[in-house]
Amino acid sequence: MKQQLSDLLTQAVTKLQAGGVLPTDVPYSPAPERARSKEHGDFASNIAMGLARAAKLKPRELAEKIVGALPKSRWIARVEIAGPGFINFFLTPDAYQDVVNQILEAGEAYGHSALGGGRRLQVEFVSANPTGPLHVGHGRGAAYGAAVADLLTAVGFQVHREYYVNDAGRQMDILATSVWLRYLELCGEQFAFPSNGYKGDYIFDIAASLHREVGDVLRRPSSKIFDNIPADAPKGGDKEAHIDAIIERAKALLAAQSYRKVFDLGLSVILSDIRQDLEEFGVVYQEWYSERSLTDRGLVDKAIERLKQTGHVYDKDGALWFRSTDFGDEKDRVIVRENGQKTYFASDIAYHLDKLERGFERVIDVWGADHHGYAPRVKAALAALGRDPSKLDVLLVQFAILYRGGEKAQMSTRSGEFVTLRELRHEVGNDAARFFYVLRKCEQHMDFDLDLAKSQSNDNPVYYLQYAHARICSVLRLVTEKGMSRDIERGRRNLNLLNEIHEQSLLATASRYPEVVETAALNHEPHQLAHYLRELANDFHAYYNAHTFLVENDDLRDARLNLINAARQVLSNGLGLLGVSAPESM
RNA sequence: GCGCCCGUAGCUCAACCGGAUAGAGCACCAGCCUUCUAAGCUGGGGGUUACAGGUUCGAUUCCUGUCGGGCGCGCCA
Repeated sequence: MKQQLSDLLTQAVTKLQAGGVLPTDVPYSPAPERARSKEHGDFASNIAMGLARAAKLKPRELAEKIVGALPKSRWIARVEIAGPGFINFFLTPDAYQDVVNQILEAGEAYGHSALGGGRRLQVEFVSANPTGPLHVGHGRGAAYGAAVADLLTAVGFQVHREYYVNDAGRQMDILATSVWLRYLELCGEQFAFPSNGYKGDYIFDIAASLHREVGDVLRRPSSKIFDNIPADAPKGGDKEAHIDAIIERAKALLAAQSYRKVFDLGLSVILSDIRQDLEEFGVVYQEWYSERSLTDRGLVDKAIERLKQTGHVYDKDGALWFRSTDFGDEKDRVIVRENGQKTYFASDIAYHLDKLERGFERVIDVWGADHHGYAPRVKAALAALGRDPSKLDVLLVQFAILYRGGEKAQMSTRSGEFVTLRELRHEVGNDAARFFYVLRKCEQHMDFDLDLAKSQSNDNPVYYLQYAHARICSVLRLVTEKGMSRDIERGRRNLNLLNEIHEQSLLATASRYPEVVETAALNHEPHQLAHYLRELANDFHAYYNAHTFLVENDDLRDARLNLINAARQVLSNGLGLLGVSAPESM
C-alpha cells in the first residue's frame, strides 16, 4: 500500500524533472508516511517541502505541480494539499478491503518479510554470571533481547540467540568456595561465614546435595581453613582479601579434582536453573557459549598474540596493557595482570573476535546499562584486530528500579536479598511480565512497582490485548451455537459492505502491522509493537461495542467475521513476537 | 571532576531516522450490560515537552550551555 503510493509519487517527480520544473540531481525520498490524524487522510508526503528550495518554488506551489503530475489510481479517492505543503492522500474504502484477504491467506506469516534476506545476525543477551538465580533485573534483558531476536527473525534475518556463560573467573571461585563452606557447616564445622561469600538459600541447597552425594569426604577442619587468613571486614579487615585467601586455601586443602567437583556442581546446578527459568519464560537460545572453552581452545592466548603482533600492547608495572586509547577509549586497559592472570576483558576480546569470525554479518549485545563504559574498549579491540567495530551493536538496557511498599527494594545477588525472575513470573504470570518489560524503550529507566504488578495484575495492559483475542474467539465459536452458518468465501465477496467508521478504522490499523514489525525490528524497539497492539485491540473493542457481528444478513455477517478473524490473526501474531500467549477464552 | 543514559499531563509512559492541533494507560468526573465475554465502550477536565539560547519553512526530536535524576570511571566480573 505504502509502496504503491511511493511509486506514484516517483512517477510524478520524474515527469516534473523531464519538464524542467525540478532539477535531476537533487535527492529525494518519495516515501509517504501514515497520517497521524484522520483529517489529513491516510497517507501524507512532505516531498514538496523537501524539494521546494531546489525547485525555487514555494512548497505549496510545488505540491500543486506534483499533484497535477500524479497518475490516476483506483486506490486514491482524492488528494489534498494542506498546511505548509503536505500532500495528503485519501484512499478509497476498497483500498483496504484486500487487507482482510491478505491477512487470512498469510495467517501466521502475516507481517513477516524478506527484508533481512537471510543474512546471519547474532543476538547475545542476559549472559548473567551463573552465581545465582536470575533476578528481575535480568528479566528485562531477557524479555527485551528475545523480542528483538524474534522481530529480526520475522523480517527475514537468520538470528542466532546466544548466552555467554561466565564459567571462569573469580566470581565462580567465590561461588564454589561458598558452596564448600556451607557443605562444611552441614558436616558440623563451625566458623564465621565470609561477608563477601554468596549467602542465598540456593547455596544451602547445592551444599546439601553435595553432602548427600559424597558424605564427609570433602570435610576439612575449619581450624586449618581459617588459620592465618586475613581478617574479614566486620573485624576491621578487607573482605576481598579475606575471601581470596579462603579460595586459595580451599584449592590447597582439596585436591584439584575435588575442588573442580564442587565448582562444577555449583555451576551446573545454577546454570540448569537459569536455563529452565528462561525456558519457562519463553526464552530459548541456539547456543550457550562457555567462557572456559575460549581458554581451553587457546583462543584467548591467540587473541592476545594477535594484539601483540599489531603493536597495540605494551608492558607497564609488570602487566600487559592494550592501548585502547588509540581507538577512542578513555584509558588503556590491562589484559594480563601482574600475577599472570588474564583479565575478563581478555576473554571478551577473544569472544567478540570469535563472534565475527563465525561469520555473523552483525552482532548485537544486550547489556545492562551499568556496563556502558565497557563498549568502547571492546570496539577498540575489534578495530585493533582489523575488524569493523560498527558490526557490533551494543544495546544498553536501563535498570528496572524496584519499588516495594513505596520504597526502593535492595538488589544484591551477593547478599541473597533480591526478587527472582521466577518469583515475579509466579506472581504476575509470564505473559504480564513479558509484556510489562517490553512496554517501554530500553534506554528508558523503568519503575517497577512490585506491589502494583502483584496485587493489581488485572490492571496490566496485557489483559486488554488478550481479552480482545479471546472475545473474537468467543464470537467465532458462537456462530454455530446460534444456529447460523459461516461461509468464508461469501465473506470474501462481501468485504465491500464493511463501510462503518469502526470497520474502516480497524482495517487501516490492521494494514499497518507489517510496517510496525519492520520499524520495530530495525530499530530494536519492541515497545513500538506493544503500543501498536494496544491500538489494534482498542479499535476492536470499540467496534465490538458499536456493532453486532452475528447479524441475520449472511453477506454482512460473513464479511464482519472475516474482518474480526483477521484482527484476531494480527493480535495473535503480534503477541507471539513479544512472547505473550493469545488465549482463546478468559 | 570526566563519560554514557534520561527529564513530556497528578503518576507510569508514547510520539514512526525534524512534520500539521504533543498522544495513551492509571487516577478523577459523567454516562452505557433482558442482545456476540463490562478484564469492555462513550464523553470530560488536565501541558510554557526541566530552563535559556542556536540551526530552518517547521524542534519533544538536532547543536551549545545551565539545573535535576540514574549509571559508570579497578591489574573485579
